[in-house]
Amino acid sequence: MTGRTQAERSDETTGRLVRAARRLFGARGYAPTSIDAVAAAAGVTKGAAYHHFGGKVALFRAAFVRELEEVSAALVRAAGQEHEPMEALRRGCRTFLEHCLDPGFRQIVLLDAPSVLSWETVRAIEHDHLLRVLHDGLRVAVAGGQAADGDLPVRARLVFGALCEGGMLLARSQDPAADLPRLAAEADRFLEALRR
Amino acid sequence: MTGRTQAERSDETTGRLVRAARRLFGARGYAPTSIDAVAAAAGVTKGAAYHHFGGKVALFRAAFVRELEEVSAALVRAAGQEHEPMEALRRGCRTFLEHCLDPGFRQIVLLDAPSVLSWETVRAIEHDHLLRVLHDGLRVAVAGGQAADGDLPVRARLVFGALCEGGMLLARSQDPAADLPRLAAEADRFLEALRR
DNA sequence: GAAGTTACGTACCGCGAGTATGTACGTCAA
DNA sequence: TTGACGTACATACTCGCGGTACGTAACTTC
Repeated sequence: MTGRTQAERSDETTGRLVRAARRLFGARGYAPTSIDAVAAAAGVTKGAAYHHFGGKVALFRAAFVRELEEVSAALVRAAGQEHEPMEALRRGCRTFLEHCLDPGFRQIVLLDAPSVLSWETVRAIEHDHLLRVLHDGLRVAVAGGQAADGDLPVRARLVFGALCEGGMLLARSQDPAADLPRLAAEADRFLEALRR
Repeated sequence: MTGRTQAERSDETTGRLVRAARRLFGARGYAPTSIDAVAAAAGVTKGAAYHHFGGKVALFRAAFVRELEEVSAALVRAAGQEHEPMEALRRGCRTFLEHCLDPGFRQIVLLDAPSVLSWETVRAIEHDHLLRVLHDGLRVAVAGGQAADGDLPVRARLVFGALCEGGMLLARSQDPAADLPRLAAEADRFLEALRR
């Protein structure tokens, strides 16, 4: 494993660490997962983890950011399929709910993140990914006259909160495929409330 | 401190422990708060804590339950003031948002509980307090014809999720008194969606 | 009032986060 | 090319904290 540049070595190691962190933090949760375990799963030692990350929290944060990047990309992709603003919003919300079926995503993003990172931190990172998308969708709908005006950042947050609860609810279901439509129907009812 | 019955001693000690747990867990968060610190704040030692509670999680759970008991009592009291079902719902939601101004409540109930206790546990306890109240309110409104029918347990959860996010948002505001009406206005918009 | 139970306090163990230090590899100037 | 320097780790250690074992004092029961 020699003859590579420093940057290549770093990227390789940090990549492996973040991937391992997502797997273990996602499967067992933050507290019961030791840094040694993450490092071992990444094929390195604790020293490497502490060299690249400030500590356990920083490593978790990296995993959290990666989760959000993925889901927001999926949201943008799904919403982009629709040209009607309110349809795009519905599609985006449904995509988010489907994404909540991933246990790792739930554990890291919905359960552990608010406790491990401060709420301010979580909010800032979520804003740069999920919330920005949702907020933009709402703004387009308002500008086009499909949705009533109001405090859009607040509205986006409320919708997001409802979706998170919905996601947990959906995951707990023993037949998510069957419950998703029922859940989506209730969620749509709230989105309909925004119609003018 | 002698001449008391065993039940009195137990009640005294557990009461002091739970009060101290609410203070410390609420102020510093779950992880950075040691059991020794809680016991010391309660005027006892770790042995007493482990005698009455199974462990740190069990102690936290007791504090969590206590928080929920208080807020649900406040909700019932506030909603009871109104006789119009939808008005009672609005009043209850607003009371919950006001309750979120308490930092300890936010830290324990909104931030740490889902991570420390399993989501199943949190859901079960919340159901016995907050959710039951909300669900009953919705049922009355539906029965009276003021709200549209649907999947009420799911609907209650979605509303609760939105309220939790709203509560955090409100707490972060530097002027909560001024922002509460704006937030309540957006929340009301979602409640209006339920009107038939 | 003696035996048994409950309510603690105290001393200890083990695990895991964080740190200090050593070492191999990559980088860059002369 | 080679020596000096910086970077990317590994290894060994410390220490705080959750949990446990055990001892003791207070209460209860017969």
